[in-house]
Amino acid sequence: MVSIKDVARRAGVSLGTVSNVINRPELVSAQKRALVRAVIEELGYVPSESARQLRMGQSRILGLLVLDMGNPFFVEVARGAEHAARAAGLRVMVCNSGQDPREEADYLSLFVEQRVRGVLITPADISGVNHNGFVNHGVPFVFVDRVLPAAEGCSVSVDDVTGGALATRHLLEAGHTDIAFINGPSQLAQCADRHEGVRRALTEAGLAESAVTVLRVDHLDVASGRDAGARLMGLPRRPSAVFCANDLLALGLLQAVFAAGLRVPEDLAIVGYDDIEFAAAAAVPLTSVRQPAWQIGVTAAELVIAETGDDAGSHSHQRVVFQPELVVRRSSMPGR
Amino acid sequence: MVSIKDVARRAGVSLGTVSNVINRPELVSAQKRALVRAVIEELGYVPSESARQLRMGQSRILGLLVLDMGNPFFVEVARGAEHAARAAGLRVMVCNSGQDPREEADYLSLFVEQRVRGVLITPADISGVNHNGFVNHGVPFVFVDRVLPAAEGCSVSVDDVTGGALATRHLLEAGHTDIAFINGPSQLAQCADRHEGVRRALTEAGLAESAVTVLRVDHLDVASGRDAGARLMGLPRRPSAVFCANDLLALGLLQAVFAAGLRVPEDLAIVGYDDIEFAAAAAVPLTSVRQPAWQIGVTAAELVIAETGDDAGSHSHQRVVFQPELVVRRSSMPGR
DNA sequence: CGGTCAGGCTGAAACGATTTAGGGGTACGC
DNA sequence: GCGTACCCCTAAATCGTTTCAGCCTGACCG
Repeated sequence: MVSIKDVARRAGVSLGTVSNVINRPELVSAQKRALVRAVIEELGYVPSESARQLRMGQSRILGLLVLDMGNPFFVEVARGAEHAARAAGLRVMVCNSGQDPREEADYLSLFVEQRVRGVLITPADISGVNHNGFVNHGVPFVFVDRVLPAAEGCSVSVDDVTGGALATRHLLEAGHTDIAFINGPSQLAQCADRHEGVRRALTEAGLAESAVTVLRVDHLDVASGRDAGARLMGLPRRPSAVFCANDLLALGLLQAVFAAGLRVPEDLAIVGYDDIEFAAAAAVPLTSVRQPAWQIGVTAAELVIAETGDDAGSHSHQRVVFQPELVVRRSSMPGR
Repeated sequence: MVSIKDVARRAGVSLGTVSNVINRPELVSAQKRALVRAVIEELGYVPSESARQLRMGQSRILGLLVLDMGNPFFVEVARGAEHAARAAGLRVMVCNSGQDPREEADYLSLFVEQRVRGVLITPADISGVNHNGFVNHGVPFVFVDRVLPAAEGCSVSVDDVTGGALATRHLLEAGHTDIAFINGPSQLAQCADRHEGVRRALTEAGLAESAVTVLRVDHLDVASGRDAGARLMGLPRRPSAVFCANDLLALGLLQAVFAAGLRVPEDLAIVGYDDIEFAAAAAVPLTSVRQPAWQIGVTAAELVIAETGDDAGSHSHQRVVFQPELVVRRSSMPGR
């Protein structure tokens, strides 16, 4: 593979000059600049990023570790992050932990190996063990979709407690008294918070926490939603409404409900979370709690970029919290 | 950041010994091995991938360039590729061209800068201009979802002509004589091939090519599907069935159809393509042409890995073509 | 005409790893 | 006692960049 040395030799100039043509062309006379550029073109020279990175000490890549690439919500977050990164001349390396803390640790160490400029992470593990190693290495990071004490680092999240309360309040107001909540593992901050929101709405309404049946699933995906749906059908007393911790679960539930021959919302009202694009196109359009996914990605990337920038000295950790919004569609409409 | 030199100094051994402990531990005495490992742990040393890569001349990363990360089909392909890569000790860097040849060129040059081990690409541009640069650099590549003359390189694809024919035949057999085809830009091989399949089915049935109304969209996403749906509603003579070049279009179309107060399949039958997970959960479960997405990703990664392996000399380019499969669901069921 | 200065270029020193030639030991056989 | 073989380790070369100190040249000024 052709290196900068080959270009220099062919053009009859020194290494340094070629490098300057590439990185600081204003330092080179127009004549040599043109000559070198022509040779680069001729030889098809492409600088080696690893050599540059080795010399510079840091890469031009941001690491993004998401819980589930199969969830359009995270795809949208990734898009936002890419957008902001591009504006700063950086790239994003997207990885998928699949909610597995071991995979998470694995990818985080990959990020350190790559000496990424910064990391955006939706933590799979509330314990924070994984992220400790990180702090030691001094890699700037931002927690996405999870609040963090401001002293430790930046975070961008959505108020999931409010989100959970919004959904639950909506179902209570529609007159449902027998509600189920299909939730993921409580290790996930999102799940814990949304559950807390459910409790809060119940308390407000003067109801006991036990008024809601909680079904737990291991993964927040469509298949788990179907499973939970099947379990739901088997309950001695079937609830009249279900709040799902995300839209994938809700879509899976929807399938199970139809398979059982029930109608939505007449026999069962459903509310999801995330408002992914497919929620509106579902068998019965899904009521959902919308999160500004793209905006979350953009903000997180901007924060981590700011932390690595020239004025990093003056950087103080921030905690950005967006507000969720209830989008009511047919799946929870009363009186039909 | 702590380097191998720091570890060597602290452990009182030479650089080479530390390197050997990491890469060829059997060459080092058990005693020093333990010592060095302890120091590595103590200092939190993580090898710099860029330094290693610079020395080794190639990275341990595969580049994957997809048309649209918002399409679950490609997410599944990426998952498959990651699976196969992991088995070979490699990572996958997933990038999104968004069907834009300029973005594509940009990412391909990124791949070369990174000196990736190999590239998997779903080309956005049929002209092949972008991929030429590639061949010159000698980076092994595999075309995904697009056939390639075997002389030029490997490819993994699905027989889209057959797929298009399957869908069309299905609609014809159900008695539809007035069919529309919502297709993407013909620069995309997938779109061109599926269209060819449509033509073939028409010919078989003794119909003229003009029996099918073709609506063209620029992007294969839900929003474009909605737009095309709106256009469809405005046609002087509304067709009784629509074949969409992918499921995202079909889902968007479905929304437009409902918004117009029509029923599926009674007023309009719909067939999609890809059989993404959301197709089964759609407003009306979508009939679709299934492609083995995961398998495509696995195969493509394995091919490119084989090409870069030790026995690369004996490698001859392969062309793997999977067969699609029609999955009939309610959206195209006749007689209801 | 000598001095100063700036512009444009060169050459060499890093960056952090891998790899290889070779150097001390120790054990063994003659 | 000497040669040989083997094991474990060290030291140095190398990968492809960027950057920095310094050199040369010509222009400008006094």
